[in-house]
Amino acid sequence: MNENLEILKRNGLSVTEGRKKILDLFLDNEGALAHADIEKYTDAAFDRVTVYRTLQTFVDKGIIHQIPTTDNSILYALCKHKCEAGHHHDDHVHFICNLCGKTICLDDVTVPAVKLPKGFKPAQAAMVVTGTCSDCK
Amino acid sequence: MNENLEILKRNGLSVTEGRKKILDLFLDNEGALAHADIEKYTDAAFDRVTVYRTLQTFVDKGIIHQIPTTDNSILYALCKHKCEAGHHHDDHVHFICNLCGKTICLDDVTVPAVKLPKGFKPAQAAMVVTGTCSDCK
DNA sequence: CAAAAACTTGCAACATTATTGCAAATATTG
DNA sequence: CAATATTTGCAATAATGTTGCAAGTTTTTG
Repeated sequence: MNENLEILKRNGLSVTEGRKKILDLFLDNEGALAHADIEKYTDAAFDRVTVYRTLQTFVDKGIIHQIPTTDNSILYALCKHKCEAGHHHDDHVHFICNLCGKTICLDDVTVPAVKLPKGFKPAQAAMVVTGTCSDCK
Repeated sequence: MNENLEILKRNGLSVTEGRKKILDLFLDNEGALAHADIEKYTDAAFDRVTVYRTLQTFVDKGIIHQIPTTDNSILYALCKHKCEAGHHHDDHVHFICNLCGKTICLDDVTVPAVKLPKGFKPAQAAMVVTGTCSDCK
């Protein structure tokens, strides 16, 4: 069984062309993708609205997660460690390369715990590191 | 001398109503502000375009910094530790409260260094923690 | 302190990005 | 394979961001 198919079924989603195709993009791509990337790669085979809705569905199901950025865009990346809906194990560091522009999930680098001031209770932590990636060094 | 005036002069910026007002918003506000917040608080006294340009100018001068988010918006916050243009000391942790929605700069909590895989060279690191803030606990 | 120079603002137009309702098409269920 | 449920694409609309330019302000300078 194809991996995309398996993921869709596991999450109780209808199997459609669009979902398979978009999921393949993530599976084939080491880095993270923005909405615009997906439209570009799928060559406008699907309506913009479909892409929005598909991404939202995947986030809801925990198939992909969002990566915070400062440039007014959202990056999406596959959750490698089989997340459940609403309960992401999205605790790894994200790396954005200043040279090639790719965003990479460093799945093996865990976001370190920080000591917060009195009264603050952490629920989740995200970390984005910029610099030069191993391909561009 | 008012603090807003002092900041503008120190950065070699013309002193205008808009800049003083927007800077005051940041000075009066513990948390971070989005473009939309500023339009709301200034009660449309200034054109949208002016707000965009003012924020951009402040970022360029290092007066405010951007905070990464996953919701397709940019948050801005004052740089407490007098940043120079293009050289931010923006190495503190940001906290977003799930209850009141505020974003707070934890100026005293430094982003910890992480060990990256071979070949990755870090330049800057950002960290966003979500949870419950000291007011909402 | 007034005129010149430099800079900032607002407007208008435009571009991009995101959201919603609904009918048609597709997928799943039994 | 028909009935049901879900998904898609289209159209319309909204929200967000950008640019050029003339008019208005601020700063500089003599």
